[in-house]
Amino acid sequence: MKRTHHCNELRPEHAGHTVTLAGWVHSRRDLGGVLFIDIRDREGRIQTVFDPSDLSPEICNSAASLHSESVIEVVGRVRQRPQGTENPKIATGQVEVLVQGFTVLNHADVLPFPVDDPEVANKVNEELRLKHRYLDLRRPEMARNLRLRSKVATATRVFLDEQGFLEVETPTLFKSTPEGAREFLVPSRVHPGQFYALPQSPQQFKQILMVAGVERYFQLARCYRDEDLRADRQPEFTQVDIEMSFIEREDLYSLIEGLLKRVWKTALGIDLPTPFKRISFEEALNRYGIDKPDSRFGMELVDLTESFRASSFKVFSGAIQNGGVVKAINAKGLACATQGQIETMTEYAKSFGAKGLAFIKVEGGEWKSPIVKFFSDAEKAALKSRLAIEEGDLILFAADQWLNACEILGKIRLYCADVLKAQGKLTLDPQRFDFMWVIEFPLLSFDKEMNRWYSSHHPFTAPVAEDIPLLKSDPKKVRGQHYDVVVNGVELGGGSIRIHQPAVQKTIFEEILQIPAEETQLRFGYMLEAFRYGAPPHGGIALGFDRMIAILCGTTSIRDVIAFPKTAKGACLMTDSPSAVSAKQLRDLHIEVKAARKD
RNA sequence: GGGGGUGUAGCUCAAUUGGUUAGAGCGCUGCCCUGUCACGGCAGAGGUUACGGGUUCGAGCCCCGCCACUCCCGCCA
Repeated sequence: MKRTHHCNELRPEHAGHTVTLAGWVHSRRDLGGVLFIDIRDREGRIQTVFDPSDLSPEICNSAASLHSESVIEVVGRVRQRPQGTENPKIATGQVEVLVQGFTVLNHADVLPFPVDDPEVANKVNEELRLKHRYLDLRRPEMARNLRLRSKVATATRVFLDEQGFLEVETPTLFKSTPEGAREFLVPSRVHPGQFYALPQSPQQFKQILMVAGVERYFQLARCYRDEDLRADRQPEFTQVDIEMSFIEREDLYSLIEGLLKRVWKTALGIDLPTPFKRISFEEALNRYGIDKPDSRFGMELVDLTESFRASSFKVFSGAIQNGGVVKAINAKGLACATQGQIETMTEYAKSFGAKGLAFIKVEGGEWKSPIVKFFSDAEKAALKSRLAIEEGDLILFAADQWLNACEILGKIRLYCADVLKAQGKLTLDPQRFDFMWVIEFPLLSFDKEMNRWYSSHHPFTAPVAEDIPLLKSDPKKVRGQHYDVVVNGVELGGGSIRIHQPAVQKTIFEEILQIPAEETQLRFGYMLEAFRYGAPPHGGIALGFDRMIAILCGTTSIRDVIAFPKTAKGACLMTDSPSAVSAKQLRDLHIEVKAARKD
């Protein structure tokens, strides 16, 4: 059984050749006498012809009774199709294979859902697709995603190899480090009552590799986080994990720009313009209300604090007196927003602790709003010019502390864009990719409930050098050497220059983050020790590989680019995991289960 | 943990808003058909309306519970 050609290979120049093809029955057209079977493999498909005048009735009957997706092998002669019967829709449409011999390699039962019709298959319930993932993956769209993922992985490896990087594997049986995401634990049989944890990322190992003198490390690393899932979050996912020694931020920006340029060229044939634009965390919040801006459309936030500082509208002037700001966005053409849509936006505002959402609908030449009667003429004039107000606009306000006001409008801005998209008033070019670096994040954030500082990124992020003196005096002013790469409102990756001096690291752990010395020693002692023996300055980044592939494939769900993804509750519907284990397995692991068995 | 959506034939969806025997297209089965490619024609089978309760003369539809999938918030250093 040896194929001579794949199913997308034959062209008119092959006419006269005798070929052997193998693949799946894509579709069957039985005209009573002559019978056509389109045979498909991963490369494409081709029409085969069963002519009863030169085949036995047994062969014809056997072929006629095949279900879709049966696996067959066909031997036949390639010939040009008769004039007028060419099929321009498929690449092999000029030719067909006149069957001389045929073998059923495997019969297929009737399928649970169609795989040959893209229009229907696209709408099939995802639950069913996941249960029969092997069928789902046969669909051309899914096969294309898998192939593109593989090509991008290879391009990534080739590019980083060219740049002198070593691919180093790090353990997936790691130590529990309770900061950050919840971990998956793995009980140790040999050490009763002790556990490994699956890594949230290879962060600590990659830094140790820098101490080990690797200088340039990368890995397509599997990472695990036991948090609730989303369309763009799976419990296990893949990062392009990178770390380099003797670099500054600029070195990393150009490396990643080069990598993404290569990837986009390989996958889509697109030449990304570089360098990417850069925007500070503060500017991102000020203009877009979010630290991962989608800059493909406007509707930017406008600061109106000075215009309303002395307003008689107390909701605004009061917020300003409390140290807050007044900001607004102009949702162009959305004055037609329904009561329900305004309600949804108000709920967003309330979820950030706002009391309500002030708005103005500009309709029929007037400003329809419960609040506009409180505005002076000067205030109205300021609004009109600052927000470029025109007929049909919807103006939305937030008056709150700076971060809150920005985030409320950031959320609403994205919601308005979705509404405008649904109404056909906003169209985004699917070939457009707005990359940017978001930089100058605050190193620390304050947790009001716990009354202490925590790392915005992670505790190994180096402060911007000139801000180090502020660490103890004014922590919130300290900027971290952290950077995120963002495209079209998606956080594609993030990283930082790391702290490489053990003294600074110890200060961060113990004095700023208030982790007791003994605990620091237990959790990170090996790192602090490693850093005592000559740690080079270093930094790195991790790119969400699944997210990147999803963007390249034009899908919003990373499940579409992972061969065997899990559901929102972390289940694999094909293998039915997670599942119960035997009493003996539990005994070996020294584990007693208290939860009631589910089934 | 919270909120929204979905669940009706193998698949995709209807069912005049509580009213007779739950329909259609595709798929499937049988028959016919020698140039189709969404082949065509005729006939047929196929339903615990996710599941469990309740209200009602009567429930796919209303109420309560529950399960699964999905989207979002929280969470994701």
